[in-house]
Amino acid sequence: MDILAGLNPRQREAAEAIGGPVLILAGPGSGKTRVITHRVAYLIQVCGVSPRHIMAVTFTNKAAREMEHRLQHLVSGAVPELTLGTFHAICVRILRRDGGVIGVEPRFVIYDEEDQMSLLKRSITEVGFDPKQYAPQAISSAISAAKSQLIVPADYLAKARSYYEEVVGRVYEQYQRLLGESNALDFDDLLLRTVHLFSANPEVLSRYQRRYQHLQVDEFQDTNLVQYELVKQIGGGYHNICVVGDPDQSIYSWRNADLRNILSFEKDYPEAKVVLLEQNYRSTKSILETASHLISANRERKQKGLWTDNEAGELATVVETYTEQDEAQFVVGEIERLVEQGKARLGDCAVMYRTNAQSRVLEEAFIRFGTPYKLVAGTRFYERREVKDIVAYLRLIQNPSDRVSLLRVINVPGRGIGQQTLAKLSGWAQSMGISQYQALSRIGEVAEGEAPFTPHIGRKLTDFLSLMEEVITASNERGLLELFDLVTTRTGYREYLLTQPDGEERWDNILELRTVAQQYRDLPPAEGLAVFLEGVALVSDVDGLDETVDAVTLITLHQAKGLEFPVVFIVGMEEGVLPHFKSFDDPAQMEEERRLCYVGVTRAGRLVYLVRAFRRSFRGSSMVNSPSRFLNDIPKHLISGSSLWMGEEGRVKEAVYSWPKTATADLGTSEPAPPAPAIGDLKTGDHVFHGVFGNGVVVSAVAVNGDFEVVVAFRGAGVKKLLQSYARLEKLKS
DNA sequence: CGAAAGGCTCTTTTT
DNA sequence: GAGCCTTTCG
Repeated sequence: MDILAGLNPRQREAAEAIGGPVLILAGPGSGKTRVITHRVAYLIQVCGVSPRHIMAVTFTNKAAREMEHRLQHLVSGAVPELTLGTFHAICVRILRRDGGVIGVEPRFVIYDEEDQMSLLKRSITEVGFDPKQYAPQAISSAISAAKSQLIVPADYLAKARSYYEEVVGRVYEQYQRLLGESNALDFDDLLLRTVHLFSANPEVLSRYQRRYQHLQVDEFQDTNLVQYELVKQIGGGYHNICVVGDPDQSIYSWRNADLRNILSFEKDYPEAKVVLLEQNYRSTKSILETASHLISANRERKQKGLWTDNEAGELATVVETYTEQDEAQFVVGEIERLVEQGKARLGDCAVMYRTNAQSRVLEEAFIRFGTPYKLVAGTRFYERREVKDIVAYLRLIQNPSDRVSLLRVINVPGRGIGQQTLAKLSGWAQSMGISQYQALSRIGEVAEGEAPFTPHIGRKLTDFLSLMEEVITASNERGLLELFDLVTTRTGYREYLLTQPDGEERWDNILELRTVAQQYRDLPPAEGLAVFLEGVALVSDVDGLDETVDAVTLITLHQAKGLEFPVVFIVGMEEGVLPHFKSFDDPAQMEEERRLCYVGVTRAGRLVYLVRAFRRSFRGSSMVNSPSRFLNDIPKHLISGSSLWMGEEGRVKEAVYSWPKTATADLGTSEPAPPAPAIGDLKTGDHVFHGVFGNGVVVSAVAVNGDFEVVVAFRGAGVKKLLQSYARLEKLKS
C-alpha cells in the first residue's frame, strides 16, 4: 500500500522530502497535520528508519496524542521508541536522565506560574526591594524574556543599562538561587537548562544527535529562541530538520515566540527545501476570502495564494447586540436554531473569544438555555486551591527541598504554624546553610534553646516533620493511589476541606485528581509519583478537550489554534476586546491581534459569525466599545446581516433573542430593573440632576435600542455614561 | 495565631 | 468583580 496515497502533489512533496532541512509553509486547513503524520509514517515504513531515531515536536500534548493515534493507524502498530511531545515534555525527559552533570537532580519539581510568582516575590524581598514598588508581574516577564533569549543572570547584570534592569538582574539572580535550593525548574528553565546541558557537554549532545537523526517541529512560527537553539543543537548532526508553520498564525509573541525563527530558517539552512501548502480543504470560498482580506491588512507579511475547491458557501454574518448578555443569548439562540433546522450539530459549533473573562456570560446563557457546552478548562482545574494543595504535598514527598510546596502545606490544614514561626524557620535554615525541611529535622537534634522556637512551637514543627517522614516512607513502598489516599487522610486534609465553604464540591475535585492518579497506579512507587507530577505540571487546557462529546465548544482564540469547527462564532468583535486595548499603541502587537482574528475565522468550515455588543461590563464597570477595526478589513460584499449591525434603533432588536420562558428564576444575574418612566428627551447642553452624582451638564445623548445613552459631565463626580431609563436623571431648568 | 473585614489592584493570551 | 493583601480584633 502506498502510504502517501491520498496526498496532493505538494503535500506529497513535503512528506517525501526527508534528507536535509525542510521548511513547510502551511496555510490554514491545508492538511498540515496529515502531512506531518504521513511524513513520519513514510520515514518508518518506506525508508525503514527506526522510530527510535525520530523526534517529533508538537505544540500541545493533545496534538502529540492525536499524532500517535493516527500514526498507529498508518503503520498498523505501536511506535514505542518514537520521541513525540512538546518541547517542554521532551526536555523534562532529557533532564531527568542527564541533568545531573549540570547539577539538576533527577527528582526536580516543575514550578508553574503561581509557584514562580510566590518564589519571585520572596526573591524581590530578599534582595532588599519592595514587591509593591517593582511589580512582580513585570519582573517575571522580564526574566522570562531573558531566559527565552538564553541570557543568564550574570549576562543580564553585565548588560543592564538602567537602574530598573539592575534591579531585575539582581532579582533574577536571587530567583535562580532559590529555584536551585528548591531543586525546582520553571517552564523556561526546562528548555534553557537543556540547552546549557548540551552546550556544556558535547559528549552528551552528540549522543542525542546520533539518536535523533530525523527532527520535525510543528507550529514553528510560535517557537522562541531557546527552542530554535535546541533544534539546532539536536539536529546539528544530520541536519534532517523539518519545520512546519505559518507566519500568519503566529500569536504567541507575548510568550517570547520569535517570528524570526521561521523567517531566518532559510538563511540558517541555505540548502533547505521549501514547500508551500496553499490548497485549503477546510473552508468555503467565502470564508477563505474573508480571512484573506482580513490578514492582507497586515503590512509585515508575505503574500500567500490560498485557494480552495470547496463550494462558495454563505457569507459571514456580522451581528451587533446591546449588551454582552444579549450577545450570549444571540449565540445560544442561533446555535439552537441551526441544530433545529438540521444545519449543524452542537459539536460542530464553537464560540471563540479574546479573554477568558468573556466565557462567564456565555456559560450562564448556555446553562439558562439548557444547551450542552464544553468549556476548555476555563476553571483551570490544576490551578484550584485544593488541587494545588494536594499536589504540593505530593511534590514535597518527591522532593523535600521544594520550598514553595513546604510553605504552602505546612499550615494547611491549620497546625498553629504562623508567619512569625515560618520567618524564624527560614532565617535559622539560612544561617545554617540548609534547606527549611532539613532545618525541621534539626530541631529535635540540637540542644534546648539553640533553635529559635519555644518548646510548644518546636513541637508543632516536629509533628509536621514526622507526618512528612511517615508519608515519604510510604511513598517508597506503596503505589501512587495508596499514597494519594494516605496523603488526603493522614494529613487531615480531607476533614479540613469538608469544614470549608463549598467543601463537598472541592472534595469532589480532589476525587477527580485521584482519577487522574489512577492512570499511574501500576507503575513502581517512585516512578508513578514522578510521572504523575510531571503530567500535572505540563498539561495544557486543550488537552482535556473531548471531541466525542456532542456539545458546543467555548474556547479562547489562542486555544483554538490548530482546531477546526464547521460553525464558528467570534464574540467581542470590539475595539478594546479584539483588538485588545493593550495592543493599541504598538503596531506589531496590533498585527498579532489581527492574526488572532485570522486564526479564529480560519477555524471555520461552513459558517462564521462575527458578533459584538454595544456595551459590555469590564471589571465591574460598564464600557461602550466601537466595532472592531477588523470588521472594516472585510469588504461589505462578503458580509451578510449588515442590516443588524450598525445598531439603528429597531433593527438591533431583531438580533436580540429573548430568554426562554423556563428556568430563569435561579439565575437572575442580569434581570434588568424595570425602566423608569422617560422624563423627556435630553439634548446636549441640558442641565440635569442625579441622585448620587449631583448636578451636571449633558455632553451627548444617543438613541439606543429604544433608550437613551446619555453622557453627563458632573460637577465634582466627573464624566459619566448613563442609561436614561436606569439613571433617573432629572432635567433642570437652565 | 487566625478569622473577618475592608481596601486595593488587576491577567490578555499559556507550555 | 474577584482575588489578593493588609489590618484589626478575639
